[in-house]
Amino acid sequence: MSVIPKQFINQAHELTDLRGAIVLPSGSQELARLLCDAQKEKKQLRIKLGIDPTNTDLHLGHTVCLYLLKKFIELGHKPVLIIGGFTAAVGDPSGRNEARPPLTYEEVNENAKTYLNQISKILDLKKIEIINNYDWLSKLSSADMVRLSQLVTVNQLIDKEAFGTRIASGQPLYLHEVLYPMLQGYDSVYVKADIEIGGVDQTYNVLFGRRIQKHFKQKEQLVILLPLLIGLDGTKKMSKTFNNYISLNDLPDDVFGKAMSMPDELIIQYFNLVTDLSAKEIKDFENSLNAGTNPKDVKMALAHKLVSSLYENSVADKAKDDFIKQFKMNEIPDSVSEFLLDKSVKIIDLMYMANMVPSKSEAKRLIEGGGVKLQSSRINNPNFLITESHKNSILQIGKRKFVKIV
RNA sequence: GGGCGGCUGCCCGAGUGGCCAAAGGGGGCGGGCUGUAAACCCGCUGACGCAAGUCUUCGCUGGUUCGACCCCAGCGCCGCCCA
Repeated sequence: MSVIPKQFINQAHELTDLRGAIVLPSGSQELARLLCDAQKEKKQLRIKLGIDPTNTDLHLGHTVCLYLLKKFIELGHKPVLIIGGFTAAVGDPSGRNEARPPLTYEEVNENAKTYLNQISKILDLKKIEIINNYDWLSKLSSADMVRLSQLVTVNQLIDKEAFGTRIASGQPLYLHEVLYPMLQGYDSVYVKADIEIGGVDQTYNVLFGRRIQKHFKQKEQLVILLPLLIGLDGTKKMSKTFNNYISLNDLPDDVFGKAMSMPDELIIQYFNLVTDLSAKEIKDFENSLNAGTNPKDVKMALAHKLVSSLYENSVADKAKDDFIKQFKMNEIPDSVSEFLLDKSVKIIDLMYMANMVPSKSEAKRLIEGGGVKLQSSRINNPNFLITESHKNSILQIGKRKFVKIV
């Protein structure tokens, strides 16, 4: 084996090691070689990423892989985005201790549209190949399926932790769930992937692609496993169920505000995983933190970056201004949602009607707990009447919720 | 198929006839302090109602009782043991 030029070693290192990613089978030097060979042969590497459109709302945690793809695009390679039109309906059993309720193909298609829409905020869709695995997986014959199944032993499947646990605990494990890794592994063959990227929770599935490629006498893909993004609470992975996420659909001020609320320890990780800054730029931030810069200022840079990647740069500037106004100077942000007042109502009713609280009881609690202000003065009476005279006033609930009465 | 144990609010978990919307903890929310961080302190944490109070909630369905989360019966699910 020839020596790999330093340039490629560095590229591979920045792509994977700095992100905390794992490269299988044997580490980032393997990737360096692949990058080097590709350049020698003037060939674009095909980088597979499979996504299953199982819901409608993406959050930052889902973008970790997208940012890596972006880096590969910069290096001139070809991301192949596989929409799991078929596999989503099957349901990935990874990390689940119960079967996923099945989705219809119609639901999956609907979701897929919103996914692409959101993904386009981060990646230029024109630079990637987008295909739907329904197109080929739905055409496999039962003979094909049986032949593919011959690559899998039940023993191997039971080895997989999620399956083993379910079997051991007497939870139902359906046959179709077991087929999932096989189907998505076949995708790798179909798209001739050189590399597949996925979250560490996808380890089993992604490695399965190698096995199937081998069977089809294809060069086995290199596997890059990215760490899961820790959520805003600083402890659990980002997820809707833990309510520690930033949605790609969040409003600019919310993205900024939520980002500012994350623990300091997360800052660098976020730069690494969910921004497209260069390794050098990130290193500069890290050095500056170590040198004693107030983490708040670095976090602001991060928050700004996150907003600007989802919206225009000017929007991010404004989100930052709003934030500073709101929390430094204790002023009210410029852009707040409005509530149309057509007759006098009690404040708790207004809060409920404006969807700021889930129930009137909650509104009452908030008021009694001192969390509600009208034009900056605290309201203590849940029965306070909002009338015509309050038009153009700002109602504030907690630190971050505002409504303008119009 | 048999025996035993369990199923309580977002989660864990106490309760074992009225004083139970249900202890305690976690989480969450609000307030204070701050950098909307961490740490710490305080408050709140089923719904409706101005309130008195009413309604829903302790696996499900019926029953006993003036009254049940608590007693009885049947069912369902989970765990351990036996076949």
